[in-house]
Parts: sequence; C-alpha cells; structure tokens
Amino acid sequence: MSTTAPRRGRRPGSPDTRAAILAVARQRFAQQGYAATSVRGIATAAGVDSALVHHYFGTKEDLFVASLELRVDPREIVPVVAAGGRDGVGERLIRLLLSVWDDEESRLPLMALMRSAFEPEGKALVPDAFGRLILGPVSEALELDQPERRVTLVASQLVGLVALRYIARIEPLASAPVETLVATYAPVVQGYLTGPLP
Amino acid sequence: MSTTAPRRGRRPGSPDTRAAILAVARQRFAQQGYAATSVRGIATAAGVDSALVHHYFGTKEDLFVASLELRVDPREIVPVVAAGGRDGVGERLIRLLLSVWDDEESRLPLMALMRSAFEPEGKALVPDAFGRLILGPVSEALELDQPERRVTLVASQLVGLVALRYIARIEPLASAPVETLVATYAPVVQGYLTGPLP
DNA sequence: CACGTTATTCATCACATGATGAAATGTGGC
DNA sequence: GCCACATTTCATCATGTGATGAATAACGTG
Repeated sequence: MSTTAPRRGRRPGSPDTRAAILAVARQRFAQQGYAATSVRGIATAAGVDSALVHHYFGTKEDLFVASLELRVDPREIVPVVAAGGRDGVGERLIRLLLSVWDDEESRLPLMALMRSAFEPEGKALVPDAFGRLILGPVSEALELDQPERRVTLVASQLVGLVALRYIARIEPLASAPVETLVATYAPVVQGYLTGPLP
Repeated sequence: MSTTAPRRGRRPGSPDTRAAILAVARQRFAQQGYAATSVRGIATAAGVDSALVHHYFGTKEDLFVASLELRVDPREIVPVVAAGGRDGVGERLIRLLLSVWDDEESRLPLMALMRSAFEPEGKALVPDAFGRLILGPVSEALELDQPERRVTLVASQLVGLVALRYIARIEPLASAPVETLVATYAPVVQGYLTGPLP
C-alpha cells in the first residue's frame, strides 16, 4: 500500500509553507508570549519539520521579529487622530485603539508585542516605541503642555483597557460594544490630554 | 590549607536556608515571571544545591505558590476602603493601592501574581480573585449599581497604572509622588464607581 | 557518647529546547 | 532529459530543565 506520508524532500504542488509557518508563529507568540512558545511547537502545528522553520527564518528571535510585522503604519494613523485639533481627540484615540485591536489581522502582532513588553527580555522597547511612534507625535501635533505626563496617563488607561479586554478577557469588558467603551473612556482620555493637571 | 568550601552534608551553625531560598524565589518570580524563572537559578542565587529547593518545597509550582503568600489580608483592608461611604472612595482606593505596591514587602508577591496573570497558565485566577476579594466586597459595601461594569472599569485603570509604574517602570509615572497620583487618578476612579454610566 | 533526625550535596534520569549539516525530493530552465 | 536550485526531512549536538535517590555531615536528644 502506497502510504500518503510524505517521506522526504520537496512536496508536490506549491504550498506556501513559509506563510503557513509565519501564521502559526504569529498566533502562538501572541497567545503565549515569546518564552512559552517553542520552535518545535510551531513546526508541528504547521505540519512541518522544525528545521524548516530555521531554514526560512533563521533563529527563533528572527522568527519572532518577523511575526511582529505590524499591519498598522504609525505615520498613517497619527494624522487621523491629530486632525481635528484638541476637541474630540480622546474619542478618536479610543476609537482607533479599539478598531485596531478588534481586527484580528492587526491584533496578533500587537498582542505579541504587549506580551513581550512584560517579559524580561524586550523590556523598555515596546512602551518606548509605542510612546514615541503614536502618542508622542499626537501630543506634538496638538501642542500639549507637559506631554510626557499626559501621554503616560493616557497610556496607563489604554494599557489597562487592552490588558483586561483583549489579553485577560474579563467580562463584561471583553464583550462590551465599541460605542459603550468610547462613551465611557473618551472623557477620561480627553481629560488626561487636555484637562488641568494637579 | 583548609578551604572554606562546604563539601557535603549539613553546614555548621543554623542558617535559615529555607527562608533564603524563599526570598530569592519571591524576587525572581516577581521580576521574571513563572516560566522564565528556573529552580536551578534560584538555588544558585541562594548559594545552595537545587535538590535542596525540592527538598524544602517540593515541585516548582509548590515553590511558586509558597512565594505568593500575601502580606495583605483582603478582609482587613476592605473595610478601610469602604468605610466612609461613597464620598472619597476613589481616593481611598488609589491610596491603598499605592501604599501596598510601594512597600517592597507586599510588592513582590503582587508582581508575581500580576505577571502570572498574563502568562498562559494561571489565566483567570488572578483577576477573578482580585475582583472577588477586593473590588467585589467594596462595591457591595457601597451598594453600587451595575457593580460588574464599575468594578471592571476601575480595574482597567488600576491595572494600567500598576503595569506602567511598577512593572514596565515608565517615567514620569514610575517616580511620580503619591500625592500627585492620588490627585490625578482619584477623580477618574471615583467617576467609574459612582458617576453615571453610558 | 550513641543514635535518630534534619540539612545538604552529588550523581544521575528523562526530557525538551534551539540549532546545524547532510541527504532526499521536487520544480524550472536549457 | 539534464542539471542547478529550492524545499523538505532525518539524524544529531549541546544545553538547560525539573526531579529523584543515595550519600555525607552536623544537630539534638537520650
């Protein structure tokens, strides 16, 4: 009986194995973090030998950064948030955050980034990048006073929201409709950005 | 020359090696999380063979829960926060949170808990416990409406604050004086607890 | 002082991980 | 059809992990 098991070498057809591996990697890194994700696990889930993973992506860390390729270009979204001036910037920020995190395509890399931010390795990389790439430009475009303080306050609320809604999936936050969240958080964020500071 | 290296068996004197191991374990679990912390690493840092760790604490997971032994008794602090009624409960909550997290004694176990909450294993355990042990009783004592929603909102802000100030150590949040933080966050928390909900 | 108990290390297991190099198999151009 | 090349697996290394059991040394009680 000629078994179907592919024994060795190249398989027939032209399956995009590289993309399959990358997809699995994104998933795992996002859901379990860097340390808890193993190259072998990714390989198995992708129906592939672990050596192939190394062949395509090099080291595990290389694969990680490859899986982080963001779907969101900061230079593209910052103007959208900033346009319109100080009024309503809180709402636009929240709305943008939710739309990005509610889209699976862009969520996975963000989750991986978020997770890695709290693991011992990458440390300051993520918050720093986030602050400089998004919140920094926004605050600059709006000409806020004490931008560092305001940006950090906003970040503290947004990080908490993301952590509970998307990472820990706490109810009723996880299932709350976007409009409710916007209505709830927009005033707070707006206050952090443009209100008086003690 | 009689070297000082202890070769085998029990060492002279009565050093509390068990406590030393536990201290190191608390530190490591808090700073690196469960997965990234190794029994051998703890043993080495405590100047001890790894077998001794197992001798005292059993499995690695046992050691972990042993290191979580909280310094804070919820039943003790909840009345303090709730006493005084709705007015000023936001400020009392923030003040309590900061005092607990600014004390190294109580911070380490909390950090370990927090970290484990975002690793794949413990999952819902921590937020659930936190909500039920602290925020739940508080909201009940205050007779709030829609307690789940309000409690989650508060948690989202507090988790973000803790994540940035104590875990990621983002400035200027990390070095901000307590009074400033109280003044900044108390109104928001108060609003989440007692203000109108959309 | 003898003896059981406790504290401590050594040697070792079984296993999982990341990584590499050689071999096998298909695809495409000439 | 042949040959360079890309794709895929196998076999293997070195390392690190959690864990166990036997051996040794100090302590405490009789």
